[in-house]
Amino acid sequence: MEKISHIIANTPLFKGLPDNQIQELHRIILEKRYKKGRIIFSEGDEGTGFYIIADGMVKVFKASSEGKEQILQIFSEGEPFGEVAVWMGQPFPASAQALTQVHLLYLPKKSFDDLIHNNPSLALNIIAILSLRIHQFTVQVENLSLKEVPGRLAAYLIYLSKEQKTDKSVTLSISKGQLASLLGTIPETLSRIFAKMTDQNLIEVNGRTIHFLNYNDLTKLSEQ
Amino acid sequence: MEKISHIIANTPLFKGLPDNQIQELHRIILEKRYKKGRIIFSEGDEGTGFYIIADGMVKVFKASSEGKEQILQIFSEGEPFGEVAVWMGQPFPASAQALTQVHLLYLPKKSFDDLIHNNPSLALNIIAILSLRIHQFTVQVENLSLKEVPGRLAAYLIYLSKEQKTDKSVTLSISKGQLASLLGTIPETLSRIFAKMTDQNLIEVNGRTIHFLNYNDLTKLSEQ
DNA sequence: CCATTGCCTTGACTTATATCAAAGAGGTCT
DNA sequence: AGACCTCTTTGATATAAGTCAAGGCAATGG
Repeated sequence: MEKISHIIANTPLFKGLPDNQIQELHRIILEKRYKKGRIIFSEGDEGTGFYIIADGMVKVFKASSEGKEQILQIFSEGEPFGEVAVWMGQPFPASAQALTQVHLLYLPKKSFDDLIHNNPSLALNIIAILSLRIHQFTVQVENLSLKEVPGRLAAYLIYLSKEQKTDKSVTLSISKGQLASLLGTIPETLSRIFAKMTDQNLIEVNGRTIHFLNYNDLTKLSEQ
Repeated sequence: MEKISHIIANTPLFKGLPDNQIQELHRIILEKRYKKGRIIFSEGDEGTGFYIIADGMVKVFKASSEGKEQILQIFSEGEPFGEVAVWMGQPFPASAQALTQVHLLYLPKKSFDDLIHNNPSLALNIIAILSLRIHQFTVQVENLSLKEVPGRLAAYLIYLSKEQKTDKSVTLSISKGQLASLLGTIPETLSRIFAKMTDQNLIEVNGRTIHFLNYNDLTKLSEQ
């Protein structure tokens, strides 16, 4: 139980909120659990509330009529998602699906509206989160439009290496199929590019672990 | 002079601000003029202030090392740009260039910081603007990743037709070369696709005017 | 322990779009 | 009018990446 308060207090959205308000949130929040693969909400659904991940991973994605999908973001423990639509009173602009079994904290819109009226300082947290998202989107557009798939993959690996604070090897937290969708391509193509980069002695792939053999050239490739 | 106060008061960012504050802003603002083609700021520049367009058009774009560019947004009269970086104290994540001769209102970061401290209500305007941008980015990512160029062009034409409130014909406000960059392609390809869509009796192109011959099929194509 | 299932890889082929090169069209300035 | 821009179009060709089809590998469960 303490864990939940801890997650709430440490989610960027609520950081800095006084303790009694955190407890208040804890009382309001509904816990929801989804099995791997379950849809949490679909594009166009009305936003009646948003989610914070207590445990597991979720992807937010756009699907085309032909069945292809593009992952916009992947969220894991402690991160909020689905908030923008809720704040703006708009339907969700994308869909969300459980990538693993997930444990979510659900905050109904109305409760949140009450909260924000008593806490103007929350607005600054929100602005910070939105700004970060916008920055991420500019990077995603840049990658999709100006880089080829090898460049996108290299950029993603470099990003992981920074996140995991190592230039030796990284571990993917998602399947290669999901990674393909995140990078705007398909599994077959991604597989071939992993093979090519291995040929070129840039990396060595062992399941979900990727060893860097030439970090420098990988960086160059990522900047293409 | 009255025109400038009017622009300030009607820019979404400052909507609802009391009159005396608008006058205060008017005093703080610096007017800047750029010739067509001039760079207003470059990706990586420190954000010391942001801009509102009094007259003309500006594009915000990402450039690749190979010289290709992807337009993120196009702004015209009354719209603010370059704000996100300024609010967050980060360097600009993209570059801005004058598409026409432009007349800009420049608001130094410091003045804006003062303003926001006296006007917590401004935060709500900011949140609304950021949310809109995020929504636009999800659409752009979807278009780039899930649609082919004909679908993107069709979607853009439909978008224009809604903006211009007509299903008969629309007028491009930018050159076809710039449109290509906005749609994530190159002028040659765009030109060929205009030709193909003309062949298929979907549209008729006269310079920057596009007549719709089959709005229904165009809509279908845009949803691909 | 074999069978099923999900995930990943490989191969042959197709296709959308980029590249390179050149020419046409339309303004505008002198 | 002529010359000079810039923007646009057209053609020939190259290439990255998608599609379709099949096989392999590894983990899970009866």
